[in-house]
Formats: sequence, C-alpha cells, structure tokens
Amino acid sequence: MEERIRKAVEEALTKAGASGVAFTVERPGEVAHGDYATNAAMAAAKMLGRNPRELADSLAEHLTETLGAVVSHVAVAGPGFVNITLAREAVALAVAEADAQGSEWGKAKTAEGGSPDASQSEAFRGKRIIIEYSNPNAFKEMHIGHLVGTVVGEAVSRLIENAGAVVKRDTFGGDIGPNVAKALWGLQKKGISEPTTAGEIGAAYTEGSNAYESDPSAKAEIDALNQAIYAGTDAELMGLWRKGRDVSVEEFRRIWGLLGTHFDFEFFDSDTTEAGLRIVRDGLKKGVFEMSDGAVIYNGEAKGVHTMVFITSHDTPTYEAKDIGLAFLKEERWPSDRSIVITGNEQTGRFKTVLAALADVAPLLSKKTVHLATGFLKLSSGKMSSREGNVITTADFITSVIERASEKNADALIAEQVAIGAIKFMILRQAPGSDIMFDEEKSLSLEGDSGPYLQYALVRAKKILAYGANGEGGSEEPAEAYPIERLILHYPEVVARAARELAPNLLVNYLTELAGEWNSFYAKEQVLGSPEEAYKQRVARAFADTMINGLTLLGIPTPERM
RNA sequence: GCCCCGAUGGUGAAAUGGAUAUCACAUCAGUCUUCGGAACUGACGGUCCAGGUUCGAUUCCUGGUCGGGGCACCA
Repeated sequence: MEERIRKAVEEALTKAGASGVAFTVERPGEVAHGDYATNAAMAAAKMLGRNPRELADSLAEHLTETLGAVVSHVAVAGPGFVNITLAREAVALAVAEADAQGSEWGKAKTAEGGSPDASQSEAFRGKRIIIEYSNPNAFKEMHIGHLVGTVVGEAVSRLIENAGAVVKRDTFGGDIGPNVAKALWGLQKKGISEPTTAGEIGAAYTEGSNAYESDPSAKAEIDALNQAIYAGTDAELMGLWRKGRDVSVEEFRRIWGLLGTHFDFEFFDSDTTEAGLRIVRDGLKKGVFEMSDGAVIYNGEAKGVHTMVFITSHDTPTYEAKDIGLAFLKEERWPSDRSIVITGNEQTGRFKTVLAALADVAPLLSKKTVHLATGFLKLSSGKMSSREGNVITTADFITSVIERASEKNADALIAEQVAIGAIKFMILRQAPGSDIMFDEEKSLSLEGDSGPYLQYALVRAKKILAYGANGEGGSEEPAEAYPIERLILHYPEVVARAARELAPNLLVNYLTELAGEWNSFYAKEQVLGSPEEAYKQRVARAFADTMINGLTLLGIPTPERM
C-alpha cells in the first residue's frame, strides 16, 4: 500500500517537473490525520521555488484520481502535508489479507508475488548475508553483556530472513590469549585436570586474573603459559585446554538454545591465528602495516582511526589480526554479499581500525562488512566487574527471571516463555547502540510496557478464537473501521523498515502500540455473541497473526496461555 | 591531551528535518472484572545551555556544560 502511494506521488512529482525529490510516505503521528501522509509537496516546493500549499493541492488531486476507490479522502493540511485516508473497503481488505496469509503475512514475497514492499526489500531479497554475534570467550562464563548481543543478533537475523535473504549465523569465540592462560593457570593451581562445569572454570579465571594483577611471579607464569598455548606443543597443557574449552562450549550451546538461537559456524580464535598472522605479515611487506618497537602496527592517523598493534613483539597475533583472519575465513567458508558483525559499542573504535586495515588488504571484504554496536546493559543496583568476580552471568540472570515468572505461572514451560519474552523485550525495545538500564524490580514486575504485556494481549485474542470456533455469530459489518484495523495494515511496512535499518526496536514499538490498541478494542467491544461477531473474529485473527509473526521475528515466545 | 557516543516529564525509553513531542513506570482520580484485570479510561508533568542553517530543529552545524566509552603489545 505504501508503495502504491509512493508510486503515485512520484508520478505527480514528475509531472510537476520535480522528479527525484526525496520525500516520505509514512503513518502520521495523529490517527486523525489519516492512514498515510507525505511531505512531498513541501520537499518539491523547495526545489521548484513554488508555493507548497498550491503544489499540495495539485498533488492531492492527482492522488485522488490515480488511487481511485482505495482512498476515501485526500486532504491538504498544515504547511503542505498531504494526508490520505483509506477507504473502509481498503482497510477491510488489508485485515482480510492478514487473516488469510497467516504466518506468511509480512514476509517478503518473491518478485512474481508482487509484494507492495518490493523495492524496499531489494537490499536483502535473495542476498547471502552472514551475521556474527554473541562471541563469548571460552574459559569465562557468558555474562549479561553477551546476552544483549545474542538477543539482538537473533532478532536481526530473523528480520533479514523475513526480508528475503539467505542468512548464516556465526559466532567468534575467544579460546586463546591471556585470558585463557589465566583460567588454565587457575585450574593448574587448584590441581583440576578434568574441569566439569563452567562455574569451576569461571572461578579459576577469577583466581588467575587476580594473581596476574597482584603477584609478579604468577604474572610471569601466566605469560609463559600464554606462549605455550600458542605454540601448542605441550600435550598435557593442550589436553587441559581442550577439555576446558569443550565444557565452556557445551554451556554456551545450552544458553543459546534457551535463547532460541543457534550458529551455522562456531569460529574460535585458534582457527584464525594462522591466517591472521599470514595476512598481516604479507601486508607488512606491502607497506600496509609497519614495525614499531618490535610490534606490527597499523598506523591509522591518516584515516582518522586509532593506531593499533596487530602482532605483538612476542610474535603473537592480537584480536585485531585475528579479526582480519576471520574475515577471510568467513569468505572462504561461505561467500556472502554482506557481512554484519554485532559487538558491544566499546569495540566501535577498534573495529574502525580493523576495517580500515582490511580495506587496504582486501577492499571488497571491508566494503561489504558492517559493524553494528549494541549498548551496555547497565545495572541500576551497581556495577559489574569481571576482575572482582561479581559479574552477573547470563545463566544466573535467566534463572532468576524464570523464578520470578514462576510466581504467576505454575507451568514451567510458560514461566520460561514469559521470562525469555521479558528479557528480550527489555533489550530489543531500545535503539541498538544505546545503553540499556536494567532495573531488576521494574523489569521483573512483568507489567506495563513489557514482553508479557504483548504475550498477554495475544493470549486473550487466542482465547476468543478458540471459543469462536464452535459458535455461529452475527454477520454485520461495522461501517467504521476499528482503530486496530488501521494499525494492522501497516505491519508489512514496519518489518521491512526494521530489517532495512537493522533496528528491531522499530518492530517492538509497533507491537507495543498494537497490543495496546487490541486491549482497548477488547475492553470496548464484545466479540462473541455480538451482531458483528464474524467480522470481529476476522479482526481478532488478523491481530493474532500480526502479533505472532512480529513476536516470532523478535524471537519472543508466544505462549498459549498465561 | 586526542577520538567516538550520549544528554527528552520524578524514573526508563520513542520520534528518515515535519503537524498539538509519543509510550510505560511512579503519583492522583476512575472502570469492578460478562470473550481472562499481567487489562481499560482520565489527570499531572518534559526536548542540557548559547548561537546558526531552514517555511519548520529533539533531529543538521558551531561553541559550551555534564556523563559514558576508546586511545599499541588484553579481549
């Protein structure tokens, strides 16, 4: 629908001699302003040097003609907005479409399908996209920072898939380097040769980390261990390393499963060191990198990025070199059209350096890579510090929310669905990149603007539909569309835009509004046994389809009851 | 010191340069629960400061104040 209007506006602009002007077609903030509004007249007036109101009048006339029966009226308002109100039948048609399409509602169609959002999905349709997120470090427990990336990554993946792309998910875990040495040192000190739980390894890491700071001889031992791990020749050490890594990865997979995500590729540091070293050394010969105090660095001054070390003076690769190696490894395993990497926003700076260096050794690889930063999860109750060992682990966090949800839900499965929904909503509601303030009391209250609010609205609709299946209801159709209908019809545009902008929060905002509108409808209108029962049931089904599809794209579970 | 990001009612957030700045929590006042109240209706209250660009600025530009992050051998 949006696309139809957009085309009609373009036609009119071309006729007026202002083709190519950028304009918007969107849902106006005020419902009273209609279903769609465009600022095209004002944009074109600037270019043509004409009066915006006059232009708007002629534009409105053109739209009334070309759109015909689809619109009920087109009005010029304010400084030159053109507001379009759809005809009752057009609204009903959109609702019927949502109803009929079920789980296909809002999905990008193939070209032949003639989706109204065709041009908007072009960025993804049929494209191969690889998306990296979560990136936990073996030998450390996943903390709630990883939780944010994991949740955002899965939602973005689903949105892009929905827009017609072929998506592969990958994660890049740390399994080598100083942090690992600290954990292994801790295990050795405790005489543990067969670590069995992630908690055990986490405690060993904390001990090693503390010793590294306070005890010079321990520091020397840990540094030596780090070198030995890179060398990989000490069989006993490598045996411990392998066992520890396996335990960590098992735990990661458990948590990923809980969060409804999985990875097509699980990469590790140790997979990329060789390629990273080779490519950086090669770049050194070509003058991309330079030597400085025995280390290989990338001098980013000219490009306005930080200068960083890629290979240390001990000849070990840093994370930066490994990232370069990873870019090549990904391309080798699954050639893609675009590569998206999601990390915390504290890594934005070093990512700029990595991409700048990559641009010098492999321009195409660098160009198709996008870095998406997620915000910090900040606790209102105090700070976390992994050094002090008081990090909140993802596993503990999820468990505590599930416990809270269990107070209202005897059924363990539903308690889990509600808890996961609450967590994901809290994270996804915000624009990616901005920090997330987490107030335990508020987030766990499961009321108001929250995941459970959306789930509850859906449960209510499902209940009506379940009853209604047996009943024979009235068949009158109301003359006026209900507000919820005018909201449902925008769903395909919202998901298309959320994918395009890699912004799940746009969909969250929409669904929150949708749930509110449904709850208002529910409070005001009786469905079963009313004269309009048949029609209202269609609306209920259209709402349920929209909510289910939207929540599913976000990775938020849709419980049957609550 | 240099670089990046942010600042919106009491609190947490929303708003491709658009219309009377949206939502939730909290507070206050109602609905008294027929298809499930984890709900609905209403009230209160806000764009950090000073300039600039524009028909029009929370949004863009300049300067300032405050906060967060990053800045070579950690990831």
